[in-house]
Amino acid sequence: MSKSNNVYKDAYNRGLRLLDETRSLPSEPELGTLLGVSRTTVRTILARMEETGLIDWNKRSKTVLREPRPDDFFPEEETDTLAEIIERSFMLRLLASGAEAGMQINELELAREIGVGTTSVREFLIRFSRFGLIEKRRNSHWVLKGFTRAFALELTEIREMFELRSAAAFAALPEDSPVWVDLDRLEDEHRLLAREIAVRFNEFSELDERFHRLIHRASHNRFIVDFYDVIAMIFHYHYQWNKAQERERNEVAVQEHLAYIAALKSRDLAKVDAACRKHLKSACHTLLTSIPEGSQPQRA
Amino acid sequence: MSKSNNVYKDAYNRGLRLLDETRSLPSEPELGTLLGVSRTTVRTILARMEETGLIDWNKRSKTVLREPRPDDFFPEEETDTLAEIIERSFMLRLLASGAEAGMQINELELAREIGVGTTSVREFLIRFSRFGLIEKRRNSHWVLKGFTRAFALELTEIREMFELRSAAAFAALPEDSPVWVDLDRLEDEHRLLAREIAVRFNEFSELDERFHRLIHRASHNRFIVDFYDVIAMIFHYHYQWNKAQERERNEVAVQEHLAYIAALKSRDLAKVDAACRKHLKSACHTLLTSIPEGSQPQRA
DNA sequence: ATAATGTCTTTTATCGGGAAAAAACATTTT
DNA sequence: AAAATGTTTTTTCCCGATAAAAGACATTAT
Repeated sequence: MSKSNNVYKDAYNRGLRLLDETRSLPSEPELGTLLGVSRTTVRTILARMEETGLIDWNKRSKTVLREPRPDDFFPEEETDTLAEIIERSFMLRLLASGAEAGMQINELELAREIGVGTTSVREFLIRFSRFGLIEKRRNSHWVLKGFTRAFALELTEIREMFELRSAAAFAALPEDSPVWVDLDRLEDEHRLLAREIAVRFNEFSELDERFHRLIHRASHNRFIVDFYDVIAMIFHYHYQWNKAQERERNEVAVQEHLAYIAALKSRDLAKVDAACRKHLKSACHTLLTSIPEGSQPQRA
Repeated sequence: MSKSNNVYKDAYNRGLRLLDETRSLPSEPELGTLLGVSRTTVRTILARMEETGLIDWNKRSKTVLREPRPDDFFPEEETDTLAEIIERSFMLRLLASGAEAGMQINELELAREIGVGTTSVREFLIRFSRFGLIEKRRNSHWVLKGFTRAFALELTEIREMFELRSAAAFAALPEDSPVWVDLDRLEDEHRLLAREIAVRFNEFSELDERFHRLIHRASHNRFIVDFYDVIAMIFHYHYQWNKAQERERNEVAVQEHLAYIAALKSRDLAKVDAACRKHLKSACHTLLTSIPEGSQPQRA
């Protein structure tokens, strides 16, 4: 079967949302930029839209004929990339079952279980290895290092180093830097979320990532910026996994962010340092509570 | 052709060196541990050794019949892993020709040029991406970020953070920790090298890596330890590329290492900090001199 | 002449297959 | 019975092939 057409399906679904906004669609290159795909894919999309009677397509004219119905959309699960599918399966295994540290990972078994080729699994494992949770034995299998306390502490140590430095760099940015506008906008979003925290608490995770990424970017260091991928991945699954006191935790975190933002705006380095440390400390604490006590650091 | 038998060839060559030491060889499992390969490979090796009249092999008895000759060895280039071959080709391209930042990398072209399959090139690029020199455009090509001044500075920034912290952790290690013995041994090697620097200056690079890795290990943080891979890779190619004043540079570095070692032994954190900073500063300076002035940081 | 569309080519993503190497199991030797 | 050797199975590594997607070139419309 070679390659799935998830790029097309995902772009098609997003394309459907453009239909009810205007009575006719823009040019092919424009649609390409809008959807983030090549013109080849745009044309495949348009062809199907015509086929299903959504639009009338003749060269430059692309007239919308009707509103898209729910059944016009491709099912969500068909729009995921293979990498996403594999990652989800893998993380489920890692977090759910008794994934002991030291356990060996079998490419073939994983591939069969998920129903994909070994190449994709191999590529995933290589990409995933930078998160520090698995390790390769030279021309042999992969070894699971486990989502342990030690891991969480090591991750936090680096995160603190990087974020303190980034935050300091952020606070030192000139008045006219565009980041202050971004920060203001984020502050507003935080206030809004704080007000409606009772019902919208699950929206925090996304806001959290945007906020921290903005700060890390101020470091102007690719290694710091890239390291946030590790944190984001861990917290992404952590949020999905540990739902205990989610509302309370997020409520606290939002307030910490607001204090952190205020500190940044004050440009007082001592305040920034304190606010950052405080927030990271509670983030680390939350992370630690979701790790089973049994997971102890292993010896090499 | 599928998979090359470089593991066997490399282990065979190393196995030849065991022949002149003893009149008979140990058991198969023992040989496996010694050479770091499976028993399957050991048996392939023994089979060939018998075939070429090097040993007489009958079950447990493996008697050495003659000393290995130069032509018994497999050629060096056949013992490299594909990953090594690809990395070398790629780095040569990156450092040699006008590898402009922003240039796009073509998997197919690279594979054809090196004479390997695309899968291996893809896997290499994924592994290599963590060094921060290339970047992937979602379902499209890779982009070269370039070996620029900005890269060297960002690398150095992280290196300094990590090494200062590791060095401090090192100095705080208890008297009976085995690292002090390792450090003593390294100090001896440094003194020896210092005495014969005129002829052995090219042996410094290997000693340098061992020294810094020892220090980084004291951090007990996988992200810090793993980051040294980035530094090691960069300096490995840097040493091969920039031969200007190699002797002088290494002579200075050896002395800096000795001062650094003395500081660690004194356990005086201020001294450690100063010695570490001084050494890293000159290492960074050396690295910068090998980067062409034209390579300026690019805007996204 | 610029920017779109139409068509063709190249590259990426993924699979299945096969040889090398590892690992597991069975049998023999000390 | 512990550890080696002999044999078989499984897994990893890597290639070539193919569909999806991107990109390049040619043509047409404003």
